Amino acid sequence: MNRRLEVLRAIVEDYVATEEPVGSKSLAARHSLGVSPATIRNDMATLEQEGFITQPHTSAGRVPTDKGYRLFVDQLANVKPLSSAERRAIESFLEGAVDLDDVVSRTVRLLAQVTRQVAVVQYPSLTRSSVRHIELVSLGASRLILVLITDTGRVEQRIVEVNPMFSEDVLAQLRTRFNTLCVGRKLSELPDVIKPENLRVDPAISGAVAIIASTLLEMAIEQNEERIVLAGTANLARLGDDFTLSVKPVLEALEEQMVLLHLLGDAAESMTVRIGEEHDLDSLKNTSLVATGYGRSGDPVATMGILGPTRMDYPGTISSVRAIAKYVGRFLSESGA
Amino acid sequence: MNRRLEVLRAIVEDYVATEEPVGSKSLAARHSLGVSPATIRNDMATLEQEGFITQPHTSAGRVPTDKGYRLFVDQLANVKPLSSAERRAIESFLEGAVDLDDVVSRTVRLLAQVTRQVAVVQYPSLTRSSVRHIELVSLGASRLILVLITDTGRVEQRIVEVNPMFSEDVLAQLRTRFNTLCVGRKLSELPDVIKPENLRVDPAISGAVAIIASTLLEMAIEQNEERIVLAGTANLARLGDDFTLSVKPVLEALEEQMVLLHLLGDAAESMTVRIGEEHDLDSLKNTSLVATGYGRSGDPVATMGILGPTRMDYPGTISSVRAIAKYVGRFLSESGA
DNA sequence: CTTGGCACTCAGTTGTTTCGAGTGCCAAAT
DNA sequence: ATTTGGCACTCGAAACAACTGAGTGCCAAG
Repeated sequence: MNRRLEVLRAIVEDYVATEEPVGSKSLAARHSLGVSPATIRNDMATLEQEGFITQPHTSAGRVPTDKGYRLFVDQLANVKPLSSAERRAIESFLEGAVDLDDVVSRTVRLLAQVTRQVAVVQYPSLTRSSVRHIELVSLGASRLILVLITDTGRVEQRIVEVNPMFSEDVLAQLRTRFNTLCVGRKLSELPDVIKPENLRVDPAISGAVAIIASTLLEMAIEQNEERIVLAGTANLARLGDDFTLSVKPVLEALEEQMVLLHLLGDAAESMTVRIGEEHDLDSLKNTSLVATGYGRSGDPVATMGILGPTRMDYPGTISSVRAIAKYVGRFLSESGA
Repeated sequence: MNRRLEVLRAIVEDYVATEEPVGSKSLAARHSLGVSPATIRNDMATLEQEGFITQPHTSAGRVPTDKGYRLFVDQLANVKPLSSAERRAIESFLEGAVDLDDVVSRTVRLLAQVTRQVAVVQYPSLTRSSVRHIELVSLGASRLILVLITDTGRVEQRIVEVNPMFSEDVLAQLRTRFNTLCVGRKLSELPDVIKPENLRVDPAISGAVAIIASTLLEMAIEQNEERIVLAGTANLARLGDDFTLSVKPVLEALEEQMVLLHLLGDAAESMTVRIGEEHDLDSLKNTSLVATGYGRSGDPVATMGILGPTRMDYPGTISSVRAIAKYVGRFLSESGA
């Protein structure tokens, strides 16, 4: 029945706004549904039987269940366009970012500020980036620094022990060789191109070169190096007191890089909303994730999103996250190529 | 009087351990001070008059004031040597760090874990580092990437617009020129060496070179780029419920990079303990900072420390922070030169 | 200076009562 | 077949009262 859904929407909206279980009477008052509280009670009873709402205790109003939120998000939420003020805020916030670190850290703070939730931004994934340049710099007698620059702007470096050090000439040769082999390739392809037969060098230095090659491969594929940044954890404290109790496990979960990766991992492509029980992790059972991929025009290189209580303003949050992701994507495209 | 101080120490220790105001009777029971509760009450009255302890309410035990903690830290705290288990944990935790980012992020997590407080680690300060290498890489028609590597392992990069792009030859010349000028210099000295008269180049490209030079200077002195990382914010939630109320402002303060810089700024050199009211910021009035500089053998390049409630185990925390700073300093020296 | 004794204070706990928003159900109305 | 008003009922939250006991300050004696 159509009105029942209307009632569900009203419940979700009111509950999100007031943070209190909503009863039939106040519902009828605040939303002009054109029916009496008694009718609403009947609808509520049905909705409860169907598992979309529940009562905290017998003599209280109703609260949406995770299933209720899910229905709301999937079918009832109408998009909330950003105000032009918000739009301008986004643009000005990212303006003047000088490098990738800067872009990412500004983005995550922006997300946290706009949504007033905990924001999570993943650095452009290494495996989905391409090599822009490889640099070898001698650090003296026995060390050199290996720098890998990707087309997404990431710069990774490692110190490599090389004993004895190559001459500058050899170093230049190696630099050229590695760049010729790798530039333009996806990092995930590197294992295919960096092979002994492609690196044919003087046997006297082949050992050292092999070390460089393997370090490079390590950098390219190391899952571990998918970096993630957080902001807005202070927003966790703002949440209702009932929620305060669960702040600790959530914060702990958030400090585990692996958890975050896992969290964002599946959300790679388009807008994803994961609500409460839908999470794998128990400690996130009463939080929701709103995440989306971002990257150069439709080709996502990483994921960003926010984490908040299941009781959140989904329409507003979704459009904020979407807008910011889109804008950052454009920004990367412009400064990237 | 000597016994009075002994009483203060006992109060601090008990209060830190139990989290509850400590009364004269239980004090006499737990510590064999050889005097009766009544005597202790007299001492307590004096200590209270002198402002070292206070009563939450009339019929409660005593709690140390900030001034009390200060006295305790300055005169009464006897060093707590680390257990060999802790020592081993520290060493194994840092082993296998591949680059500076890795060292810093491992350190901050280690600090948080060992002290069970919020840990703060500043990246080796740019202004106190020296230039190890400068790299210029062309990114195509009109952009190049400028990479600055310091002797502390930091790698900073910026995209620079250059129109039209130099030839590879010119680029190589510039690279050599900049490196000759800068390598080995403190970053703080760069403004003195990067001057037009030292960069004499073909007037046709002098404009572009000037842009590169100014970008480099910007990187070298930009206060803003002093990076700081946090860990263990979950530990804030663990703290007493009274403290929970103040979690939000503290977290908010911690998310302000500027606040953190300011916080660590003055603590640059040796071990610093700042207790409660001694902070400038109101939101940190019931937290204490335990921080110390770290770096290559006695020459601090940055600061690290922890932030916790004023009610903390100062002796234990101080020795943990000191040990970790020392170890990281050694680690940087070894992998640095 | 220390100690035991003693009256006093007051936060926290527990128990009781009241209050009211909200419910389910039913019979009447549409 | 649905909607509506009426009504008895439920039960958490808030307000209130009484009790308990750790801890205090003070004083007179050791």
